[in-house]
Amino acid sequence: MSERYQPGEIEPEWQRRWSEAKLHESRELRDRPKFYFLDMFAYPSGDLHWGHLRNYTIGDVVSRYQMHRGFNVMHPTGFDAFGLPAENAAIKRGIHPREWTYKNIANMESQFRAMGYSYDWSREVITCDPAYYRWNQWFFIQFYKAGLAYKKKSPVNWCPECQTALANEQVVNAACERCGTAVVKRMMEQWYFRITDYADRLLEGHAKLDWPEDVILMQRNWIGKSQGVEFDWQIDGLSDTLRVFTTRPDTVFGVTYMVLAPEHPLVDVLTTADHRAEVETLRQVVAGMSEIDRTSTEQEKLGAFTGAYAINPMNCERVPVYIANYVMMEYGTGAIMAVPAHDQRDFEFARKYGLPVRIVIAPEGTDLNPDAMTEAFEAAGNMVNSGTFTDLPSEEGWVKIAANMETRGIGKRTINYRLRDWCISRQRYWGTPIPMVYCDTCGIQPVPEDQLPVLLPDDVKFSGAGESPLTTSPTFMQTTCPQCGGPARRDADTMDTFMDSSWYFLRYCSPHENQAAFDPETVRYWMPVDQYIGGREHATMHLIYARFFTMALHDLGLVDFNEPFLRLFNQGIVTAGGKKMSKRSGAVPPNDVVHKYGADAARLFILFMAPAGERAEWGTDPETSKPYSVPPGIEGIDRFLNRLWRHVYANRQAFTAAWASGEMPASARNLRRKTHQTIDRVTADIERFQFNTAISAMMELLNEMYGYTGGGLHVSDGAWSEAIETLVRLLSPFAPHIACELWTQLGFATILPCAPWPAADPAVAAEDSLEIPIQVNGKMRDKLVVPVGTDNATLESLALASEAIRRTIGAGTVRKVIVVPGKLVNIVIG
RNA sequence: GGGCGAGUGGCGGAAUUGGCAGACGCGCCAGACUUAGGAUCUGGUUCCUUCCGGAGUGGGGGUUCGAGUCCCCCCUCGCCCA
Repeated sequence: MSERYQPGEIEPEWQRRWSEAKLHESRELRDRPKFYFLDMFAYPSGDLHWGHLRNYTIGDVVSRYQMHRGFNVMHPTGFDAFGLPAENAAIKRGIHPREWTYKNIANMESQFRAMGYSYDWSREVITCDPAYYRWNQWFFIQFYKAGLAYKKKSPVNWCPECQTALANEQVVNAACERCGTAVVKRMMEQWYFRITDYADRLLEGHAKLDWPEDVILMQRNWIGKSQGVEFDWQIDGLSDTLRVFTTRPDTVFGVTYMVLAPEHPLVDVLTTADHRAEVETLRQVVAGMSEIDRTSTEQEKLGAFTGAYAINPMNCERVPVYIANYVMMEYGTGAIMAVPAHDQRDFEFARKYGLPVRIVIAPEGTDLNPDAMTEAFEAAGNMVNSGTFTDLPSEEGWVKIAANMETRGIGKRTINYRLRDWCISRQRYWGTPIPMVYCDTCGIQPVPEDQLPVLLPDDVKFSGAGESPLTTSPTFMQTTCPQCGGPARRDADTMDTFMDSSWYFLRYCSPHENQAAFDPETVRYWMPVDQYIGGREHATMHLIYARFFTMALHDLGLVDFNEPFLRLFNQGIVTAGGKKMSKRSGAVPPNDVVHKYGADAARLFILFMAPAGERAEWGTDPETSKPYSVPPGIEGIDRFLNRLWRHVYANRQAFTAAWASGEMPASARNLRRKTHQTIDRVTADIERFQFNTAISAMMELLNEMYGYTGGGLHVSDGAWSEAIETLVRLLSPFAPHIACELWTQLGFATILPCAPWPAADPAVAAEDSLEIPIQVNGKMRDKLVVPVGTDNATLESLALASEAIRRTIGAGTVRKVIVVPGKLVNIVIG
């Protein structure tokens, strides 16, 4: 055994041995319970940074821990390899996106391997590999055949500078994330998946999931289910009817005007000649506004009168019809009834355009004055000015008015969702080509399945402007119709990359399968994922898409479960100078820390910094004002590992695999107690994702061992042997290289990651005496050391007999003595 | 503006159920060893103090024998939705 701890020597050696033993290559073993551990795979941006490493280190501790506990663990990884940055690199530096991506993957793989993670690399999945994306195309076609994929013309986020459509996530503060130009809406033909058909199942499924409450809440809000009523209005002097959606039918008698979305198809029909110019001007202005601006409560309300009037079916009143920026074509029916007294947006609009405000809901016990109101009254109350519904509580009126509309056949109760169908099309190159063909004779045709994959062509120009880059490839665009054999053209768009991450967890089960997307048998064995770990930022995108995708596959008969991820944990973000560490804001790669202190120290440090679920501040170097390349706090971890190494080196002759029991000195008994308490603490801390306190518990045990061996050790000291063996085992999931090395140096022939997790003996862990604080009026004044199980009466009399307590009480009268068994004594004096 | 979360020493953080505030680590101070120390080991380290004690978990109030923890109001920061 080397006298010095040299991570640079032992870490590569152990990584080699694990790999040689195929230790982490999982198989479908029927005799052991399976545990599918998944962490969200990385985008190959160039380097791993500490934000990634936090996630993956947590994951590795959990995986290795479950392996020690006897589970058949699958712990795969791969790369989410399609996406915009590769294309930007191509535009900026003239490198092909594929070349850029694979170069980054090679670099990040070596960074992953240097960390000693227990990944099963034989299952690696890279989504830009045609062997993977071919199945995206296959799924797309299945969805198309099942009516789940459809094409629709709808407004998309359009960047006028880049001349391309952007996904929602590429729009930051209403501007293009690449060039900063304000994003506008533009009508385009795009492919959509019918995720809204699954809105209720996505909501109901939450009950089965052991997920953080806030993620479930975010998904609920994102789906945004609301109960409401749709009903028809006659337009004065026209035969057309106007259908509106409202969540507040109880306020229908307070309608003083109506609003259509500027894009509403009826706008052209009902605008009168003398208002056409005004309406057209507003439509131009609104077309240039982003959705975020339009729906913002801070945005000034803009409107124009169409000249038309509509008839309120409840009271036959004639109200003016406006168009306004704050009504969206995509929400409800694109038309609303405006009730300024009871809706804040309507209120602001009415005040600006001088429209009347009519109170129809009165708060309990007070009257509202429509002229004096400064904001809408949106709460429930009693109905007033509402015909036969007057005096009803508004909740009751809601139901009665809805029923009235239904009986009269002019409306119906409906459920509206905030969730929109999932737009799949991207005007991008570096993604999965959409496997559809357009024939002038036969229309839209899916590519026959035996012709998949539709490969990305190489003869493409990356100009950064214009339509989809694929349109610049003649070899790609021109094809033949699978139906009639005549000339046809391909879809020029590629798929949203969230498609890739919606089923990669299925691919890991049988990554080399080439007859199908996955082998149903192995998927049945491994799925669903037992523990998933990733960032909270994926709550409403990836995690909803993947759940929808799994439900859709279930309905297609491809899998027999609905929920892909049973348990979810969100690790906190890593910040540097308060800002989230990311590629854009000065990400720190692990290389310097690993080079100087080793992977084990890097792993322990990132876990020790903060509780796993909370933000962790990496720190900035005061000299350079940049994030530390090597933070000073890692010294503590390095000292701990060195102390451990030296301790084993100095005392290794005393090790015996046979532990003493029975008679032993008090010091040995105390060490054994600490050992078994540490087992309990570390185990509980892993289970509750508190890795920072698990590490402190191990540090405490080592400190205790330093005290124990202070006077020198005898050969074959059982208590010490038990302590060191236990510590090495507990450390194994956290710092596997040093743990494996020390395990071997202690003389064990087995390979540590296969060894069972230690079990605490409650009798050994139990304290035999307790320190009981004695308070006077809630302030600690003395302490008693008593045997465990001392009864309350004894505690009380011992407390009252204490010198310090008698002095504190002085001339006061003891009013009450509270004895909490095993905890404390509180003497109340007056 | 609404929802969720957080605020504890010089710093990162600890405190299963309302029961000794500050575990563990960084930094700092002292001692030991040493030709030497940016190594190692040992001890100390919330603040104030007249050394008796007093104050103290963002601020203010409350419940309780007892509050970092529970309740109400306010301030600050983060995330999500607007």
